[in-house]
Amino acid sequence: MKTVRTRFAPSPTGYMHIGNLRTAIFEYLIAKKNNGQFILRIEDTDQSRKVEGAIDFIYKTLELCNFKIDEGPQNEGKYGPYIQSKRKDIYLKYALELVNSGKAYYCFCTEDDLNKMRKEAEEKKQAFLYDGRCSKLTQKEIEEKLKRGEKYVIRQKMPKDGFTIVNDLVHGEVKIDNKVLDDQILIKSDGYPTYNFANVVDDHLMNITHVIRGHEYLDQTAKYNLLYESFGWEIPTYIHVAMVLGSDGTKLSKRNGDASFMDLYNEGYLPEAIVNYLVLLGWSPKTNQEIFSMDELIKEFDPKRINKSSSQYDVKKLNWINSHYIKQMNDEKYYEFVIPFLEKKYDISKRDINFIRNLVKLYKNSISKGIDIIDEVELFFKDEIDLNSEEKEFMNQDGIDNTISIFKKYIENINDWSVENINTAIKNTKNEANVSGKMLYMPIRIKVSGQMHGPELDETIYLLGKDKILERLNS
RNA sequence: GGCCCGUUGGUGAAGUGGCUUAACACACAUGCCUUUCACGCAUGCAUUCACGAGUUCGAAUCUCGUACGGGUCACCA
Repeated sequence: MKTVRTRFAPSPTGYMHIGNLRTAIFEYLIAKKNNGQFILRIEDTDQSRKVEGAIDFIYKTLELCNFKIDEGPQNEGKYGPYIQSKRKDIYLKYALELVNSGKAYYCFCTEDDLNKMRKEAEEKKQAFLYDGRCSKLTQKEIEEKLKRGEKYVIRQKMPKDGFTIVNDLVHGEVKIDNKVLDDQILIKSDGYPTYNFANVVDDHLMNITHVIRGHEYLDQTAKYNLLYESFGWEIPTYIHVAMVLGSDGTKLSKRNGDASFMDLYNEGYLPEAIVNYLVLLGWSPKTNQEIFSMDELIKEFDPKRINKSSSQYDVKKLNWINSHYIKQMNDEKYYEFVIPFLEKKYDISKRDINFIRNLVKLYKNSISKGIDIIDEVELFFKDEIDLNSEEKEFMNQDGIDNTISIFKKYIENINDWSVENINTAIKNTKNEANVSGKMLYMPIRIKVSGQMHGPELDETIYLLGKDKILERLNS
């Protein structure tokens, strides 16, 4: 049996949204499930869209997601190069082979010619199809034009009738009428291949067995199959996956910031959580399991269970999965994860490391992503506390001032600053002020933290420190 | 406009002709726990699978039609 090989083939734009990543995940899982290889190929046949550093960016992203790239531009295997612009000469050879066998032809039409044809089609309200006029050129005419140095492209010659069957693992058989197939360009006038042509040639040359791609390519696949047939090559298994839509049900766009993997990562979503979430978007396992390690995914993934319809990206579920992964971390790992976010806003270089450790631990169960820590710990870093109207109203009730001043007295008397002694102070306040429950804890909480909600009061007071507490009790 | 794909709750979805009075999870609501929020726990949340016909003893599941949504029709990928 043939070794399973899949490929992730992005354009080097320096940006990866969630939909692209999900495709990569599916490709990776199919390869690894079958003990196969996962290949990275850079599709940069459009020279105008190249972005510097994009390849590093792609490697970084895949590395963060813990994907092992078996072959790619930075770790070439025996099918290189893995960057299409470096393979330029290969494609022309194959295109000419097709010309010789009558499956493709030179076309000398200029952009103006084409625009004219396109306009006519538009007026007739028809889909634009190149009329194939250059396929009628005689050998002599072609040679003369070539000799004169006229610019040309090479187009694939489509059959005029019949239909082409496309087999897709999730969609089944799709019949495409050959009449709607355009004599697509294989080689552009700058000598570079088009995406569609380079794709077919490279997938064959690199022995790719499974092609996973967006369902917007489904229509094009007939042309691919015709190409494979013309060459006498084996057609790969196709899997066309539906789109990932934004939370509003519309297409993800670059403007939609949270649709980008890097943006999510920078907000403190863990790559394994993102991968876990994305694999569940458009795919479901046989069981009810929702949290998957990479090894489990490799074991469980079955491409036949990929959904046909598109799905919406839902941050809330991502939050849930991410918080699950955060809770699972051990304290050391969690600390290292959360500190960079803390440092984005607060200068903690002069703070006691144990203070920071305990502080951050207090919130381990309540943050759903790294960046949440910033707002959560604010009360420990700001000097002034502002009360909102609800809090002020609470503090205006009878007896509150009395409770506070009694509490202050006990706090002042603490010599050994410990959680235990703080609790004793609270207990003493309860007895002396003769208040309990909410009327006891809430005034203290609001006075020392400026908030009605927060983590354990004793821990909070302990971490704030005696000086800070007294300062706030006095204000 | 032609062609292609899709349509189960707010979201992800299970379901492949009778074990479905449609799983499970997120979200939401309520209750319990708790000094508060969160965590955790418990309960509730689609009389119905876009709609209409048909096939069948029986349909979310099969067929056809309609509607709606998306995709595609580049010397972009």
